[in-house]
Amino acid sequence: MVSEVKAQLELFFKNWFNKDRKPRQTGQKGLSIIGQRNRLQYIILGLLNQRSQTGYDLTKAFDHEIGEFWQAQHSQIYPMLKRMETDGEITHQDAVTGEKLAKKVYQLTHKGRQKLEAWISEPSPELTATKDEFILKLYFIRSADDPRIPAMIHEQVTLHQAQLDHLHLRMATVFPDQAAIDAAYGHYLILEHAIERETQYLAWLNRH
Amino acid sequence: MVSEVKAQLELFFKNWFNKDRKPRQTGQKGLSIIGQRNRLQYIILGLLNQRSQTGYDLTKAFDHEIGEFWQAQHSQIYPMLKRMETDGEITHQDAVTGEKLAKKVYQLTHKGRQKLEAWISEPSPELTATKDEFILKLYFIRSADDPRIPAMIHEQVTLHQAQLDHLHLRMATVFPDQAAIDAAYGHYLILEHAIERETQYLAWLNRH
DNA sequence: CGGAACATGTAAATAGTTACATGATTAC
DNA sequence: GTAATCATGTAACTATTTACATGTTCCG
Repeated sequence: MVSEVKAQLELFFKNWFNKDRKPRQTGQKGLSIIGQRNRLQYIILGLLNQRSQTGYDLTKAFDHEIGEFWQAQHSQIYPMLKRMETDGEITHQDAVTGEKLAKKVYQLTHKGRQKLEAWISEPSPELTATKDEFILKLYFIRSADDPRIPAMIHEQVTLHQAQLDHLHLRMATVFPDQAAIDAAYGHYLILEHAIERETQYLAWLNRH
Repeated sequence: MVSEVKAQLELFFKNWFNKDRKPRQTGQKGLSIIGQRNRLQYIILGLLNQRSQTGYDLTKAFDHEIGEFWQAQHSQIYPMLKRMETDGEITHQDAVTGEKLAKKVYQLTHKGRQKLEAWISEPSPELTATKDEFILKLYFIRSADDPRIPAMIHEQVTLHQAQLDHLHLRMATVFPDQAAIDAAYGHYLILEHAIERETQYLAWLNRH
């Protein structure tokens, strides 16, 4: 019975799942060009579409704005910017802060904007696994009355409560009124979503 | 934001946080030995602690049992098993299915079991970002009345409803009574958690 | 006898993390 | 003047994915 539904699901997703996978070039001299999905480039495109900014600014965005839903370090971002500029999706202007602190302000090209729109318009049929180390540890503790469980739960409550407090504070700060919400609706949505997710997580924790 | 909370928590978990990170060997001939966390090995230890099994069995476990919270392909698992055996954390017996289909049944060593217990007992202070491509796309659509939104939401409702149905079915199948729950409490917990997570996600989707 | 599932590996690439490195500016 | 933050990069590694590769067993 389980396998039936699983088969159903696989049928449902299969069309999307192997979607824009590039076929490996066999034979000949050229090395095979395959690829993981490289979602980072699209996220960078999306961020640059909101406003032109530097690699440093982008790095911060992965902490503040969208850190709940994607993360990247500057050591991944700078090379990616270079690559995207080579590919003609973005360009940059040199700017200077103060007397001589050089920085590069990146912006979308027409090609980049098209690529972003294409990405947004294509389906998102992937349920990415949420890598949750704590949940896995619980899973490996088979017994319901293992003496370690209370302390582990309590640690997670502290962690997620801190996170939730932080999110609430940000919501109140960034979106004090309807006008602010309308001005950055996408940001509002993901913040709301993050808050509800943490709230549910905490409720579940507190029940155990 | 995640890093802000992490900074807070580093105060609490200072001793643990950078725990078993090997210092880079500077100078001399030796190449530097650093490392990411390698959680996969712990998960394999946890799975093998439940019962001895083959790499193939482990691969399936990442689909069925714990796929919501971690994923790994067989091409990652087989080399890891080899490495863990070299490290003395697991051993294997050769077995044969039918006439000559060779397989390797892995099991924990004492060292492996100790390593597993140590991992479970140490804190889990990391809030891993949930990589959600759909949420990011919503974020990049700044306008609340972009014409693409309804179809995007509908697609996600279909996706998450299918997932939720599947989880409910698995819950009913695997845990028909309290005895079954007691026998695999950890499994019950993570299934319950996954169901609640999907339920909340769907509720949020349906509100928009 | 044919296709799905069992079973195990390697090859080749990309993705992502941690550390190394350097220098300028701002705010106290 | 000093510490935090601004700003950009590279080096070296580990993690993860996709594809290549092969053979067996079970079930209908």
